Amino acid sequence: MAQYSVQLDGVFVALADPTRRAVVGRLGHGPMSVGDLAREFPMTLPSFMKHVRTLESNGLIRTIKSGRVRTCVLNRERLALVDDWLAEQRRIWEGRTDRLEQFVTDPEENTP
Amino acid sequence: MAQYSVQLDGVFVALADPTRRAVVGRLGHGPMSVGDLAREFPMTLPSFMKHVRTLESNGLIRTIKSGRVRTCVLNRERLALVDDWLAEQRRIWEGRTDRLEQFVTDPEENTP
DNA sequence: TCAATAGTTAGCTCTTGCGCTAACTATTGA
DNA sequence: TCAATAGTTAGCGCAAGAGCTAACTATTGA
Repeated sequence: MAQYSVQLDGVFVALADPTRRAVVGRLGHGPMSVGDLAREFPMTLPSFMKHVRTLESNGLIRTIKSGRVRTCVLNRERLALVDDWLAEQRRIWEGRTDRLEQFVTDPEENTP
Repeated sequence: MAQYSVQLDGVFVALADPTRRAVVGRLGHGPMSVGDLAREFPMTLPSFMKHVRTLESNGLIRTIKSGRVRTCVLNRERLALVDDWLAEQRRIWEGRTDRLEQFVTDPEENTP
């Protein structure tokens, strides 16, 4: 459970950067080499590589080096963690008594 | 669309911190004052307040001050942005030809 | 009216994140 | 064999993030 939380944290941190989200989007179309990916972003290769490493170390992608080319593959299962978290939030707020609506309708009631 | 991306970015940044995710979870049960929320986290009130401000400025919660008490309310609609993003990712990878499976099955084929 | 409560502001430290350049290794193909 | 290609490593600078303390304001309730 703590483990789960650490993983979730890594996934959210990885996705908090627009470049990395774009990479995820790009890899949704299929595997791609680091160089081909990098060409689409306005930064140097070493900078881009850091994003690749972040995505990989947080499990969102896997990479395989063959010859001098490193190919990146999306790891879709990892994105499911976000889905799960959202589902849990929904479960929480659907399970509660309807205090939110009460509050919005009549704020006084909740600050006695 | 750029606007959308900026908002999405804020949401992911806000959710990248475990304290802030926990606050979102906590507020799923209903509105709560800053003080009551803060009591559940191992940090000082000023530190905690920064998280509250981050959540608020990124639209994940709203806060209302009444007297000396500031009450926090979850803004569920904002979380839907994450849902939408995930849905788009799914749309992308379902729309593509099945290169991922090919790659996983036979990596050589994709690095000619 | 005055002490306690609830939050706020200012300002500091320390770490991490994101970008860069320069220089390097390893592979490839002519 | 040797130049071009693809990535890697090292190290720097700067900005932002997350925490803290100290001192402050505003409200409340006895």
